[in-house]
Amino acid sequence: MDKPRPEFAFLRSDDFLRPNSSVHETVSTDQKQPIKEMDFFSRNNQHNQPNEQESNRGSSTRTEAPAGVNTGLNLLSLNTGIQRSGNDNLNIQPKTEFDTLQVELERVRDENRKLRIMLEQITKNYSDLQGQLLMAMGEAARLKKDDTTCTPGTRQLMDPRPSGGLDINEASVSDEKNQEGSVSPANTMEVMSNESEHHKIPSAGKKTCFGDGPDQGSTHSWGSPKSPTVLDPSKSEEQASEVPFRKARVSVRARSEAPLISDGCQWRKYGQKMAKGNPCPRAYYRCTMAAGCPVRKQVQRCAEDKTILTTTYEGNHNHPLPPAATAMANSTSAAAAMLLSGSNTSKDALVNSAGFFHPMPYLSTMASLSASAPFPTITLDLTQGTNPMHFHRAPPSSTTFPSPLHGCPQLIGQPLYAPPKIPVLPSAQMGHRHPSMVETVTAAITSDPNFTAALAAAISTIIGAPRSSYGNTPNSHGENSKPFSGMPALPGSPQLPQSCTTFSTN
DNA sequence: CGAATTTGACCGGCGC
DNA sequence: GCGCCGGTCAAATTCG
Repeated sequence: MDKPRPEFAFLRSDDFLRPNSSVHETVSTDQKQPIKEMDFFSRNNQHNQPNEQESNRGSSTRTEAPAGVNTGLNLLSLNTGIQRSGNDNLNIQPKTEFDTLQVELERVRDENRKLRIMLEQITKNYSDLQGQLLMAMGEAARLKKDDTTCTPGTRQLMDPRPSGGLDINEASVSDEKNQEGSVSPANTMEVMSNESEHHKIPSAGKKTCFGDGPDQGSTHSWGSPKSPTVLDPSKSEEQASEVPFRKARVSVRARSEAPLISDGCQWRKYGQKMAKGNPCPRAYYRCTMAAGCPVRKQVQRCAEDKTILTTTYEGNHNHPLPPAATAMANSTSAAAAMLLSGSNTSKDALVNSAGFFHPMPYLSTMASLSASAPFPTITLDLTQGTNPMHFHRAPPSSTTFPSPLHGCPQLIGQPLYAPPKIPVLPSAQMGHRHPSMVETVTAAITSDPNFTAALAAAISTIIGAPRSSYGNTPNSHGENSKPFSGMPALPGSPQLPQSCTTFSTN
């Protein structure tokens, strides 16, 4: 099902920086080339200082960044000008093959340095946005609930630190890059997971609250974000008391002809039932990417429209996610956090969240939230097309808000990868501020799992991969016994080692 | 032959 | 208490 990932091409700095460069004559257009370039870079990290050569020549040889990608960086290009004369440092005649290679090497270094800067910027903006999202949600929740329950949950939501109780993935998210800035995606997910366990939803009923303690060790422990292997005994009691409910669900509706939407994770079917009121059977899957991963999902076609596939996720992954699985993990977890933090949910939450989301152009599809279901469930409806900010009616007991999910074409059952669609930004949708293109790109990235995967792969090559093993990373992670389409978990990427849900299509 | 899927049995929650 | 229903288990079957 998984295809080769030509999207690597999107990460080629060639594509960003010199679309029609003549360097192609000397640089292979092979898909592996970026890795090769990264290799060069990783061996030459020493030049973080500006290179006067390039600053001198930059403006004349500059090529356009991809449409509107104003990262705010000085993305000067790299010499398409291998032919430049008067090299300062390389005061050599670039006539010999060696010299040519050296010049090429220099160029590649610069290119990779800029690419890295750009990626860091994107990552940082991504983190910032994540933080803003959490802040806003936390604030909304707090305003809503400060007269009833628990600020702790809210505060925790806003607290980027890994919370004490949880964390199976603390180790895996320890990458310092994720710590800087505001809330890292990884931590975000952590906090969200944590958050989800702090809020009581009355309608969740006894099934969902407290105390599924005995279940924790059993197969019914799904939904628990804790992994038995890392559970700190000293914290267990505290954790137990902090787990008011753990079965919040995120349901995703998308049009798909395929029987199953590939979402970057590996699933194993363990059951199928005929559900009442629906002629289509409901299939039950559990995540098999890591032993004991509690995440499960249900897949069922809509009775009214069989082209609509409803995938309901439950639980938190207890293992690093492949990049392809993280984009939606972000989105759905944000939705879940919204659900949970706003628990008793209301129009206030809607208004607040909507107001907050407005500047985010990629928040286009709709979500409905229902706390009246056996489990608090948020439904992200991706079948609405791409009508941004379109609010559809929700049942009276539900509330709706723009979902972080973007209705990307992949969700419509298209097997072919298409470049991430950067949302058009009508000014009317922009709210009061004009988001930078970085945000736009970030939006596109977060809305497109494949692109995220490719980006993360590139980042990992630059940042995460040890020098000795730059390039292709053998899947040596113990927790992922099964290789994931060549996309290993990436410690340095904006991936979310733990998420509430994952969703994407391949 | 091992892994994945299928499918009927089983269990627990819930409403009547 | 009984039956319905959702969810899970596990043996049987299929698949690669």
